[in-house]
Amino acid sequence: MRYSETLLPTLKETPADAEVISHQLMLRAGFIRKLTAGVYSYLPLGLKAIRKVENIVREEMDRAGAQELLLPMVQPAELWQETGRYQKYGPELLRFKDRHERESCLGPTHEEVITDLARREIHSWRDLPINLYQIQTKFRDEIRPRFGLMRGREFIMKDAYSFDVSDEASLLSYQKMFDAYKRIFTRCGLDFRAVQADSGAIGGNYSHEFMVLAATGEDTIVVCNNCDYAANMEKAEVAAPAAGNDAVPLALEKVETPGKRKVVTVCEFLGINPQQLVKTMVYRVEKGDKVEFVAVCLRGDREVEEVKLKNLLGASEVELAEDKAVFDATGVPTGYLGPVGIRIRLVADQEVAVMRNFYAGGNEKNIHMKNINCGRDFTPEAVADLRQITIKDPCPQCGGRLSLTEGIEVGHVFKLGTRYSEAMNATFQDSEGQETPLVMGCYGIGVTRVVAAAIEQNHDRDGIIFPMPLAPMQVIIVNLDTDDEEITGAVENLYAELQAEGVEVLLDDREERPGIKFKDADLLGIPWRITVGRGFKKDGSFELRNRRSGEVESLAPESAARELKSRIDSELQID
RNA sequence: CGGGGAGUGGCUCAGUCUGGUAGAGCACUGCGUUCGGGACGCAGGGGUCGGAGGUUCAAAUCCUCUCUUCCCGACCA
Repeated sequence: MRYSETLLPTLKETPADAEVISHQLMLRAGFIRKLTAGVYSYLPLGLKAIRKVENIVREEMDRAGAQELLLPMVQPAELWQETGRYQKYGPELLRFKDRHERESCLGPTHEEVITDLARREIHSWRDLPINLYQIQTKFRDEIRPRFGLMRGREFIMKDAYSFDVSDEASLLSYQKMFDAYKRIFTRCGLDFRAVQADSGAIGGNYSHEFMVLAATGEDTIVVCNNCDYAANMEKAEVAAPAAGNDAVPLALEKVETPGKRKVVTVCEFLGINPQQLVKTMVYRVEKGDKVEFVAVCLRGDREVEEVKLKNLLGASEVELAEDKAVFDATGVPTGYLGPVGIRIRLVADQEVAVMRNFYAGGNEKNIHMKNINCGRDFTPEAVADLRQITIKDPCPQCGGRLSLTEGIEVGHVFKLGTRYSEAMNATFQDSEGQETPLVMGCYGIGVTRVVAAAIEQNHDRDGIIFPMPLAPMQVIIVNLDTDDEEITGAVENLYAELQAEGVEVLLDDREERPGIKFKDADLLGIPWRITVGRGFKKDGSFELRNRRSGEVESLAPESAARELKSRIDSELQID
């Protein structure tokens, strides 16, 4: 590939509307250009990086026994109506009518389409298991596209769907995908973790997210410093607290706390610490079209984890209620709410159940209570893990120390069960002749996001530093004097030799000054740079430079191509 | 959808407060000098100042409406 003939419009300055580093660098390196909000054109070099990811994904999916197909992007509304998602999916699903006024939509995902295919074509247990995948452009009309390729509306995704005869078999398929994903992200040269994810109403540990660790990540994840435990913050279980102390329950008492409403002010006033206080938060809970208010009790220094609350209540939405709504529902002003005698549904964090003789609001203005004990003075409808985990908590798996990091979600594996197959009547005959719904799993990888994540994780002030497996080009040859026949001759030879070795090489044959060529080479992030110029004139050698380490060495022209080929091969080696 | 910015040549921005008929740097074209980390000189090309309406002798600048875009919150690969 000759630079002079390639559309590779690098930018010296950073476009003003790019915030995160991967977005800035991809624009500057001439990989992408924005067409409209969240929609990008992939220019030649950007596309090459994307293809690298696609090929790794393809190889590993095939290795895991999955089969590639390609499903339509335009989908009929009827399919989505069958599963109820046409209503449920919301405005993120881009809908439109065709010329015959038929309701249609652009596929944000393909469960419906694949299930439709399966119900038509899979009839017997002999056809199973089967795993089908595609690499395709998806469209989701995101509320707020941002960060370039990290959260576009249009993006390339690999999605796979497994079909099995039973839950146990489905779990096997899930495990296979889990393993394949680990190989994929390892091969991409990424620092990542597989984390337990919120699996919503289905429950169980049948959903994992693959997170690339990077400061710009949109999710917070909890990782154990000791074992392999990793979980999405929302999902991270807090270990059950040790049984409470055996303090003798004291008599319940009211205390006056005029004007003291916040945890800190109450504690200061009463001379206690927040660990002795229980706070009561009122949530507005939506369940379908029903709305009610539910109180949540937890220790004064803890925070509610709304996802846990949502799952516990089976709610579609939970939101902290406004002061006025709280008063209307409970008859108590915020700040004085407590578990004893509260008028609305009450749930408690597990920690509250083991606290002894604690303080809480008295459900009366300017009054708190002391010596409260769960079970004696009040009984919550449910006691569960409802709070956010903190780094002070022990690892739920091994008791080790936890830490928090930011992550970019690049993959998600999910066990679907029979949700779609039942809704769409996708069944097969088992070995007994019974008509049985297919057991499904789905597995996604954000291909374009992987490229962005790789750049987030691999860059310096000069530009991108591609890991070899994702590099759009493996070597860049810089011809420092295109007018010098000797140099150009040597460069052309090397270019031909490298290509003959199967090395992907970009030849910078532009009539530009050296500084410009070096800056562009660094910006593009190509792992190896060979410079032919002054040094070659002096002693007939090429200069080889490693983009990541900056190390420079000289190469003899006769062996340069072979030497590079073997280095590249070793960098692509998979164990 | 709520909150906060920003729209002036391909890019980064000045000019807007205090109206007077559009500017810099980079990029681009030509010539010359340069040539190992984003050179220099000279000469050029390129702008409906996001759009519509209004105020005014006069609008990038003031007023109204509107569109786009970026950032912060709820969704997700």
